[in-house]
Amino acid sequence: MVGIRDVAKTSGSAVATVSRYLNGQITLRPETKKRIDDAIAELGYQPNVMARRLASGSSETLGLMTTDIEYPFFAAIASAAEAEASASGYQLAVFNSRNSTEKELEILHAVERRQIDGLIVLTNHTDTGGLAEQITKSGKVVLIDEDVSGATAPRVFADNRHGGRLAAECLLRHGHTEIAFVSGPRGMISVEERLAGFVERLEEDGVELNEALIRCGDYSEAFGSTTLTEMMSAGPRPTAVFAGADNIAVGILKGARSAGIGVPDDLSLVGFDDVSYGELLDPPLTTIRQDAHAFGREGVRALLRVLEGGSADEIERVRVELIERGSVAQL
Amino acid sequence: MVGIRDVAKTSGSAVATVSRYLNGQITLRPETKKRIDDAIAELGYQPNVMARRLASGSSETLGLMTTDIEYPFFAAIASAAEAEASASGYQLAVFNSRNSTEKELEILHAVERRQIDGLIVLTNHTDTGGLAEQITKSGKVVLIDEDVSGATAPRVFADNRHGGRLAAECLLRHGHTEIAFVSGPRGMISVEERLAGFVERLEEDGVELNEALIRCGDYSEAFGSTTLTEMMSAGPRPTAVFAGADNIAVGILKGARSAGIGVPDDLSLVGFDDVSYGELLDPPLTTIRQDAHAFGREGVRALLRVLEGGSADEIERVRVELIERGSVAQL
DNA sequence: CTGAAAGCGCTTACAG
DNA sequence: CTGAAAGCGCTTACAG
Repeated sequence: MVGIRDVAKTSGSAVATVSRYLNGQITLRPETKKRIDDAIAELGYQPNVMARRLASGSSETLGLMTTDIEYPFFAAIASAAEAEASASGYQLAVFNSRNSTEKELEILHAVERRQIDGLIVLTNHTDTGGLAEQITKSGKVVLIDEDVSGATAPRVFADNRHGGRLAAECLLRHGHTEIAFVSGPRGMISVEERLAGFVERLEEDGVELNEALIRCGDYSEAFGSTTLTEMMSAGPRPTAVFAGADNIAVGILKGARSAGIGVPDDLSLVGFDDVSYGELLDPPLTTIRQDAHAFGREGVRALLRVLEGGSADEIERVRVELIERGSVAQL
Repeated sequence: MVGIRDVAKTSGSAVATVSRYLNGQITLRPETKKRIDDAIAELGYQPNVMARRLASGSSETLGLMTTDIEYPFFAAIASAAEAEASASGYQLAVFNSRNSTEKELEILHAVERRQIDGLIVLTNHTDTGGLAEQITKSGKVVLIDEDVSGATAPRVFADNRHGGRLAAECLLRHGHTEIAFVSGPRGMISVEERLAGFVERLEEDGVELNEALIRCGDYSEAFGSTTLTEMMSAGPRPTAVFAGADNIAVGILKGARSAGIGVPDDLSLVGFDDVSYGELLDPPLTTIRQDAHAFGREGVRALLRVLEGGSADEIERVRVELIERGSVAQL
């Protein structure tokens, strides 16, 4: 193994000089620089990253925890997070929690063990048993997309309330007043805020959301599918649905297809997220776009800021917008 | 900072004992075990992973390089790779090459710098300028999905030839003989093998593939779209297309839609990959499924094997299967 | 099992 | 800039 002392020896300079030069903490005069560069080339020296990490106290690694990186929205976040981390000299390690609190706690432990410098956390449930304490204690976490209530950490959320308003506006504009809201579990910030904005905008036009048409279950295709079937067989029947996520919307689409209900002719549909395949659906899905890349990018930036001692109670909002395609029809 | 020597001191045992106990290299008698466990709990000791890594010479990290982890097929690979790595005590770092050879070489360098123990490489081009040498030199790489010719490394590929045969069989069974092949660049193993199997099966039924209907460009939606438009305006017109990837198939679908060509009524279509949204398309896409999870899982296993000194010229094939949905019609 | 210590290969004060 | 060295917190022979 050729180490930094070998470079120092053959270049005739000090270990400290070589180290500082390689880390850009010093500017050498040309001759010294050349001697060191030559020695590095001659010896084929490669700095040992692990040694640097131990000595400097940084793992040069950031973590990203999602339920499963395979989901398109999370994959897009990971891609942007990797780019941003890499631009700042960090590598990105990904962790799948499979929506298990136990696994989440285990992943959070990686911070304490110095396996990663900090962690971007994306949870998908309200029952957080101990998560909040761990997060606050570590001080090296940022929360994105969903909240862990009670935790002290910077947050990057979508502008959910505005998204709810946009969905309501679109449906109202097309003449709908009998509207269902199908979404994930009550208590999640994405559900509550979107619903609040939705109701708020509806009420501005004097439209009341029927309690029986608020269906909160979980963020899954299956839930969308079964809920649609239920809703269309028992009254009151809506003329439009606002789905809290595109995968729920897909479930609704499938359920409608098998029930012989035409979208958008018999039922209008607005989703949330704007996953990549939304425009390929039949009909192409009208939806509220969240900028997944912004979550990844801003998540990493917020994490880097808090690691440098920045404030932990920032809350940033990622903008949303209405993408009109073909799943909403005039009533 | 509480270190292992503090645990040794308060538990009244030796540093070596604590270390070996924590790493499971030793079984202690109950009293000793309890004293150490108590000390760890009392002090809130957390082993410093970076120190362990330096001393033991393993970064406990595996890398996965794709052009962009955001693509569904790669995201699925990453998910399975993370699960498999995690089960073996490794973390998974992801790297996006953006299809740049320069970036690929930089990522490969992480192995030399001991930043990662090994790397799973997924490239997407034939021009490999220097990649093969780097890979062979490192000896800590496995190639998945696509080849880097000339490199010495274990490989995990799809059974592309068989996939080509399955596609041909499906189309022949539906009476098609004027068939186009639209795929990525010539020279890529996925293209050549799929084409070879396709042609082979066609010829078994006495069907000749028209040279003018072999269109190799790149693995993109745009290429599928423009190629379809070209092909349908100039003769000879095919009655079916075998697309080398689902994203190309999506491009063909879009192109057909805007040209007023009905799929499958006017044109049958078979894809390759089976990305998650294939069944949501209109019509649902008939395709050759590659098991993305198998790539991730087997890639990690092959990497772990080669890191333990295993042979570097294994080549493993991931099975493929025909998924019949709605994009192929009887002629 | 214990105890004392070398070693992993860096970074970083420190005195010059 | 140099030189010599402590320190990061582990693992791992080694002698007992």
